[in-house]
Amino acid sequence: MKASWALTKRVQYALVYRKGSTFISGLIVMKVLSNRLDLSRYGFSVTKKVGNAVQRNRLKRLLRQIVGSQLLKPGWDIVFIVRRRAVDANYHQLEEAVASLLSQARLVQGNGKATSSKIN
RNA sequence: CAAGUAAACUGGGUGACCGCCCUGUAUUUGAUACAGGGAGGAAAGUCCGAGCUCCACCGAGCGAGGUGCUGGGUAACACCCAGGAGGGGUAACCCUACGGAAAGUGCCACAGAAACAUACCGCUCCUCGCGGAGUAAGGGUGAAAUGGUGAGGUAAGAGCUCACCAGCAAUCAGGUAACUGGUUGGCUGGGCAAACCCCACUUGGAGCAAGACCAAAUAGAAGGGUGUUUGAGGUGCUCGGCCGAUACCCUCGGGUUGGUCGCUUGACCUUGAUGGUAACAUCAGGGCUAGAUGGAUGGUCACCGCCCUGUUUCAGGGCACAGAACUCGGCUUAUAGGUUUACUUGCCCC
RNA sequence: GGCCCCGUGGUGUAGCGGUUUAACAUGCCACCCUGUCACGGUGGAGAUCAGGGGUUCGAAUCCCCUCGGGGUCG
Repeated sequence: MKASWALTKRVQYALVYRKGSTFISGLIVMKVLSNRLDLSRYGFSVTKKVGNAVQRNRLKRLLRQIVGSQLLKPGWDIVFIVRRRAVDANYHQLEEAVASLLSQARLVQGNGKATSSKIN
């Protein structure tokens, strides 16, 4: 279950970085690449420039919560790169940023989070 | 009441909803349901010390480190406890790499006459003077200048003599010891060992990405060097024992990027008793307290608590340092606020 | 997670086995040379020696702690 949505290997990240298309907001940079599978996978990149281990871990937990609650179209590998200003953001600001980036890239399936949360 | 010293503890709480990881049970093997558990005092820095694993193993010497007042504690330590000495503070109390400079070598810039063996200006005597002799009181240089103060003494002076203090040696007493106190003696002759070094004690090397197993995959008769009782290689070097032969080392090329164990019962936590000034030890009872693998321990909302700002109906903002990765014992560093205990000094009242 | 290395002008490096001058190259600025630029020549500025503490009469150098940067592993 877990392996279905997680990007694990460094090679996968490098492929998305090199060939993927980019969407930018003030808090997050998103890179997307088609993987030709019937599911979508995602991962997070939080560098040491962002903050100490506590702050980085908190951001990864928040993003995992947010992205897990969105209903994604299948067939894409997505990498979220956290920018330094995101340390001061709260949950709602990050949620807004992720939602707008996903809609820009047209990766959201259907309409409404009610169905998604019901399935999960 | 104010200022301070030392030690110990804590480091937001409650509820609702939605999630993550592990263990157990049941259905049964796809997963679901229920129950239980789920970050810290520093988890950090990786500065020391150990356990554990591999280097096949054992011994001796050399080399290279580490520690450094004394006694004790400990698995061990550079840690802790107690004591001594020196220094700081009115005091409570705090700090200290605190062995050896008559084993040897080296260094001590500039200034100064002189920096480890000496006399520049001086002072006194002989002497017209030049010069010679005695001396180290005073001046000056320096971080440091040949014990300090006072009295006697003298040509002038000087431990030359005496008293006290500091220091050295011997001896006596106390103490396990570091050391302290007394007596006597001769009266003394610099610093640096976090410079080399000497002395005492001590250290083999690497690290859980150690290491063991299962499964999968591919291409080694590839090239070079060394060697088979004339002995390669065997984790600093040398020697000895021992092991030892399609063996070892280097280069080039190829495959895999999965899983299981190690992985949490341990020098463990806690309560009581006993011994000890204490660190700590022993005995008896009770307890099980995180184990991830792109890496769990979270999110939203409401109320309460604390702090700040406006102002006192209330409103807004904030709530330290920081996240386990084989496991322990320490050290060091970061840390908003709060609580408790003991003690010191000052002021006021009785 | 473990184990190592480094930190000196803007940049890249030296630094005497402690005491006196922090040196060199390049870059920067000014002047000379040239009709102009470059090259060349002359002069000058520019360093909390990563930060703090200790040893010492004296520390870039010796010792300890902290900070920052980099490398490596089956």
